[in-house]
This record gives sequence, structure tokens and C-alpha cells, in this order.
Amino acid sequence: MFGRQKEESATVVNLLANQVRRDISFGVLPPDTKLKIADLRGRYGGSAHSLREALRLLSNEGLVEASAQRGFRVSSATQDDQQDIIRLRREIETTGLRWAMERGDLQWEGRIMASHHALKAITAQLQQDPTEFALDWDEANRQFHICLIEASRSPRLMEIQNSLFEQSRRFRLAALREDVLDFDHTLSLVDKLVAAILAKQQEEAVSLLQQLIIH
Amino acid sequence: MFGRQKEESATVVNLLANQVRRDISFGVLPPDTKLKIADLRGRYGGSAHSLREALRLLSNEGLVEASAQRGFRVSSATQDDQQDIIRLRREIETTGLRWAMERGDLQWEGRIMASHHALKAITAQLQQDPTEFALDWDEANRQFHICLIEASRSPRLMEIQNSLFEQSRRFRLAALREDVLDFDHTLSLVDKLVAAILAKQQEEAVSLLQQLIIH
DNA sequence: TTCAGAAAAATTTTCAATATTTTTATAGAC
DNA sequence: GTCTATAAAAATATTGAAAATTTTTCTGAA
Repeated sequence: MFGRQKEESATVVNLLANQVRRDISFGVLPPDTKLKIADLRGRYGGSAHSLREALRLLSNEGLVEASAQRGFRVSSATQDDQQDIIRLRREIETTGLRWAMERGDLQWEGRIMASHHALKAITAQLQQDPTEFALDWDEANRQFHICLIEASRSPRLMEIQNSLFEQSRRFRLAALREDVLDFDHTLSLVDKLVAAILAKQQEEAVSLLQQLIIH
Repeated sequence: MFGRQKEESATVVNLLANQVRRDISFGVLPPDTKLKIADLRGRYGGSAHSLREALRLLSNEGLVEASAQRGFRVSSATQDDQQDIIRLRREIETTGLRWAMERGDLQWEGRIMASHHALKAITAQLQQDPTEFALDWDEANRQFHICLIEASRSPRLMEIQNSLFEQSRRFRLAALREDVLDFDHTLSLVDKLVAAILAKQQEEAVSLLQQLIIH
């Protein structure tokens, strides 16, 4: 449920990467934590090599930083990092949305409506129990954003989006814990965004998407 | 000389990655080639694990594709791939240039002039001997493009740019071999681009950069 | 305090072996 | 002849242990 979208079979390396990714996202492994292989083995199991490879994988996603001969650390999560991620997500996702709106078909519009629907439903659940549904909520979030640019037919753009989304997760979940999210406002933006997409109003949609990406 | 920009000390894994990256870029390892660890050990040396890790590294850069339980392959290089890379590079680099022009200082302008100068010099050499200087020429190319967005202060944007540049290398070197590059036209575009940057004409610079990215 | 060198810790790398999975080859059924 | 199921072979994934490097920490002297 926390995995990547592709049909990646559950290799040991992928399982380990998923666990570490989740713990980094939730702050169990705080930013800048030194990731010593020996310690990690005690926590997650797996061989030294498998863990090493899992960390190498996460370093590609940007959640972990690798420096030669100095091992791995959890990536920093300063305000600068957050700003960098947000402005990049705005660029990447609006570009993707533009391309998708030029190429998208009815099927695409259908998938957007579906993921929109799911997002609304899970958000309602989240407001009842913020801790229980945090993961599902953010996964619905991810699915919705993936959907938006799905029709762009740019595999590399989608990979970049995914990487940035994973990196932003830490900040979003932190904001959720601190209860500073305005769900009503966000949902109203999402409603308008979907409407604009269906009405093929590109610039309106782009503007709304930019307002939506704030965490 | 073919390495990444950061001060990555020469670990075995990095050395192996550099060699494989070079061979992929030059087409010694053609697109879609199955990369069997055993074969690679014969060619490049190193232990199985080091090679595996090097391939995992390259898969992050997009030059190699990893599929679970099925090993590694050289990434495909179809016309669709090339188009995807080109249009993404245009988006990424123009965004970076915009940000850089908003934040850039005199030092940045100086570095641009320096890398521009180097690029002109090496292009002249290249026209004398296209095979001997291919690598140095593309490295100067890379340095110039890195320079353009250096002042954007977006580490993630620069990483994305680097990854896309590495991916585009195969196509550029192929075009060079096929002798379909118009150096005079390219250099004139570069001249105008640098002039526009120094004159702080953002939209003009962006337009020129887009015209420059065609391989 | 600062510096140099020794000691300790951690990372990187290699070798070797086992378990899984995928691919290939073969034989039989329709 | 094509296809399916099974067996064999090849390749990948995983683990363990140990040697070689490098970085970090510690200690004592100037």
C-alpha cells in the first residue's frame, strides 16, 4: 500500500526499501539521521547487501543521501528543502497537466473523476480519525496527482513527479500531525480543478493546480 | 572526465558506473542489451556486488533499466524516448534559466562567459577531429548547460537536468557520428543566448535555449 | 588550544555458497 | 503443426564471513 505504482514483485530489497521509506516519511527516522547498516539490520532484518541496495534505491528517490565512503543519511528536511520541492512540483505537475489536457481522452477524464471521488471519500474519513487514515489519505492524494498527468505520455515526467511526491510526503504528514491543513479549502480547490479540466480550461486548471500544491 | 560534477571519490562502484555509462553513451552497449553480471565482470572486473550496485546507480540515471528478478538492461533509445527527453529538457532548463536569471549575480555571469568560451574553443577542435574530441566536446556542452541553471539554487532541478543530459548523450553522440550537427547554427544560437542573459532579456533567452535543445 | 599520530569504528569490497526465479529445452497431447 | 506441461539449465537474488580502506574518535604533546 505504500509501494510504487509499477508491478514490482516483492523482492527483499524492495520490501526493505518500502519499510525504510515509510519510517522516513513518518519521521520515525528523522532528517539527517545516520543510517548505519549494522543498526538497520537489527531493526529491519535482511543482509547487509540487501540493505545497502535498498538505501541506494531510496537515495535515487531523494529520501536518503549517499556520500562516498561515508555511508548513508536520511535526507535533510529544512524549509529550504520544502520550498525547493514545492516550486519544482508546481512546475513539473503543471507541465504534465498541460500535456495531458492536450492529449487526454475520455478514459483519462473518467480516471480523474474516479480518483477525485476516492480522494473526497478518504478525506472525510481522515477528518474523523487523523492518525488511522493518514497513509490511505496520502495514497489517495498521490493517485489523484498521478492521474492528473497520466495522459501526458511522458514516462520520465511521471517518474520525476513520483520522486518529488515521495520527498514531499514527510512535510505533508508533518502538517497533518500539526493540524494545520485546511481540508475544506483544499477540497474546494480540487473540485474546481476537476471542473476546469473537464471544461478544458487549461490556464484555469493550471492556476488551480498551483494553488493546490502547498505542502 | 566522464564523471559527475560532485566530488565523488573514486570508489570501485563509481569507477564501474563511469565505465558502463561511457560504453552505453557511445553505443558500445547498444539499447536493450541484456546486462548479465557474469559477462560484465569479464569485461570490467569488479565483484558481482559492486557491479550490481553500479547498475542500480545507472538505473537511477535512466541509462539502465532494472526489473525485479529479471536483472538489468540498457535502456531503450527509440525516437519516442528522444522526444520525451528533449521536451523535458526544454521545460527543465528553461525553468532553471528563469530562476537563475532572477537570482544570478555577477559571478554567475562570469562563469557563463567562461564556459561559453570553453565551448567555442572545443567546438573548433571538434570540427578538426570529430572522434578524438567527442567526449571533451560533450563535456563542455554539459558544463555550459549546468552553468545556465546553476544560479537557480535548486539542487533538485540541477539533479534532474543532469540525469536528462546523461540520457540525451547517446542521441547527441549518435548525431555527431552521423554528421548531422550544424555547429555554426548552434554556436550562433549560443552567442545570442549568452548575450540575452547578460542583457537580462529573460523571454528572449528562454526562447533561444529552447531552440538550442534539439538533441 | 591545536596538532599529529594511534586506535577504533564504519564503510567498502571481495569471495563463496545457497535459494529463487526465469528461461530454455524436451516430450507428449490435441 | 501448434500448444501445453514438465524437467533441466541458466541467471538472478540473497546471505554470511572476512579482508582492505577510509573515516572518525581518542590521546598525548607542543
